[in-house]
Amino acid sequence: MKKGRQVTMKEIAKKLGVSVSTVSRALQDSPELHPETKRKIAEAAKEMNYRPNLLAQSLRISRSKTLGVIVPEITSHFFASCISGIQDTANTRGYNVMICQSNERIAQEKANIQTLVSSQVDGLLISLSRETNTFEHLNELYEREINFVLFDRVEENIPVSKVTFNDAGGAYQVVKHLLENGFRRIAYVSGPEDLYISKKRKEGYLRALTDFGVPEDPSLILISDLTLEGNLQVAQHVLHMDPCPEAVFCMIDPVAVDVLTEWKKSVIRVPEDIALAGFTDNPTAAVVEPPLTTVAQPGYEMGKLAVSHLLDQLDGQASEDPVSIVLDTTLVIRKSSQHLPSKN
Amino acid sequence: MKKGRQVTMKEIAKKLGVSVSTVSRALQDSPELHPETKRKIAEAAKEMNYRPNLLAQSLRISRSKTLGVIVPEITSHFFASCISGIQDTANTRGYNVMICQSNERIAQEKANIQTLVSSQVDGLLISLSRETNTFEHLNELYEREINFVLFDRVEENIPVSKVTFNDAGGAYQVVKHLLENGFRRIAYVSGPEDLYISKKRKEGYLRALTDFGVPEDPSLILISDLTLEGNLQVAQHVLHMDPCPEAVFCMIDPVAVDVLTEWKKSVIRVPEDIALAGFTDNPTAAVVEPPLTTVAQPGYEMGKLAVSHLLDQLDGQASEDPVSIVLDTTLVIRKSSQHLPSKN
DNA sequence: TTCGTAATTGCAGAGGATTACAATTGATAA
DNA sequence: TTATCAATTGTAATCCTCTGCAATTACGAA
Repeated sequence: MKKGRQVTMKEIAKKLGVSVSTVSRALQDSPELHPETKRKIAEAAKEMNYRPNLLAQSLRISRSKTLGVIVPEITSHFFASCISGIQDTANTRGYNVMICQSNERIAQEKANIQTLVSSQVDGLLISLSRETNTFEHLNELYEREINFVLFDRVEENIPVSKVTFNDAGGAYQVVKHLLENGFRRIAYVSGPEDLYISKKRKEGYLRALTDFGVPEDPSLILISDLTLEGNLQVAQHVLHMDPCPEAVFCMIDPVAVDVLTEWKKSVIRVPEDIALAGFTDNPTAAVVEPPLTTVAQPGYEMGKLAVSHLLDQLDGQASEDPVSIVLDTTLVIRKSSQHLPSKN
Repeated sequence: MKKGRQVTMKEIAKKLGVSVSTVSRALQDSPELHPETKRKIAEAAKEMNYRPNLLAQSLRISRSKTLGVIVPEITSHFFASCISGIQDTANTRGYNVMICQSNERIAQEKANIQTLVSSQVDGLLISLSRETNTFEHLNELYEREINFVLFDRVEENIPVSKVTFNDAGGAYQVVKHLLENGFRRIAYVSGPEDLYISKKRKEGYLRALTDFGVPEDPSLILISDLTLEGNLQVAQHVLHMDPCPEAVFCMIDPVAVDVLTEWKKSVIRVPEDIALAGFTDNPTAAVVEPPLTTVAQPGYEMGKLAVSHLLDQLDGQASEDPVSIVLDTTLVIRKSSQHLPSKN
């Protein structure tokens, strides 16, 4: 397979004995061209299977009609949903999308930004890596006046638009639900403490406790590094706590699933001995046994909204001032939080 | 946020009083330039935060160093894994990736191809949509001498390289496992019959039966359209079959999971009353109750291999002749196929 | 001193498309 | 008949970078 040559406007022009600019205008359906000329050119273009060279076009008009997306990892169902929403919306608005994953590393995140900027994307959608705790690279983007929007994993002190979930609210919802089911000793399994969502969800957890008059107990706040090992450690730790918590709220579903799996090897039963809840509503949450109570956050919608806002910004349809869009989450009650023995 | 202007070579040239071509050569570390000149230019470039304009570069050298990827849907864990493998490998080899999803529709697939070709990608990696049963768009690519590689969902009659799993072999593995566990009446739940994987996995299923001297029974071959409804219909159908199959092998995990969930509402128990197996080893397979026996197909590896081959082709390192790379699958035995009552 | 050669650097065209401006044509009005 | 204007098309510059070739400079050799 040799490299195929593309038909260019020049070739159409030569074939028809007109100038390249005429071809250009014809293909743009310019009103100042003779209809018959336009017709002939359109015909020839079709026949020769002409396709505009987007690179040349972008270079000329200084707009690539391409957006860059950086997510921590594509294989996460949540981020895949975001990407899906971004793609669909961007495409219908005439934009392409280049996707990168940071693999949760700040170095990769920076490299991705460089590449995408070099590729002349018109704007960026970024969800920060787990490692990202310094923000010069984002400030640089801001100073270079490159449009970008942060979503889900954001940093609040960057003066750009952000789309997030009401993480605190979602955590509040689920902890409130646990409290209403009669649980009092509720543990919170957090991720690394500097993560945006760790903080926000802890906020909601604490607020719910306060609202229900349950005193905060630091020993009930556990931290996992979100690896399988970390999650299993937490699971073991809970088993050996005395007194054992009545319910455990995990910051994200995968932690809850790992914990649940580990507990199954012991005598502890969910929800009979201990209730469990997660956050995200991953596909796995619905199918584990017992099904996991969790908080649904529609990634597709988030992607859609983030990209819509970015495009509005690019089109000048959105205000110059950064806005913060906060999406609501939905509590999904399943069996893992239903205290059957004492209730039925 | 106004649109930021990028530093160009022209500006570096002006600042240093040299020509643009000198700057260009300096940044390429050309040996014919005076070292001191190179040093000064490199310094200025760094100071001015120069980034090459990849669009202009690509236009000039007629290579975009970008690959296009088309998958049926990004939110599928398997395809997300493929993408991840593609990304990582492409990046380390200096290529960017543009990802599109066809949403399982052929029209979208065609549109994606158009866009990516217009964007001057150097090559394409395509996994066909469920709807794709005509192939002119692929033949056109071939005739236009555009490099592309098909993966996972391929069409055999296109003369390009393909990367697939040994689908028939994987199905054989799992059905053989069921047969060895003593099951004889084994049903196969297929997807739409013109799907590549439907055919291949059926092949393996039938071959295993033959090898074990079990006659083929057409009533044991069921077809789902792979929607939730379709899967539930199949689940119900199996419940009402008389005699009931002893084991059910589903073409893909999601079908098995849906079927399992539906059966849980009935009196039927897995694996006590009926064994169940899937294919793909989705994350859900490991966490359902009982855990699902399935066939693991490493998507990350597939992506890696597919893109490696494409890049070798682009670099002229691979032969011109299309090759067919077949990856082996791994049988993952879990509880859903363990006939506990009769065995223990 | 003069010439040849090597070392450096600049000029200009190309890659494909867009667009302000100029040029051509034909027709209408005076 | 000629000036004028509209309609149509072409010319050339531009976007940014790369690169073949020409030009310049300097230096040692004759």
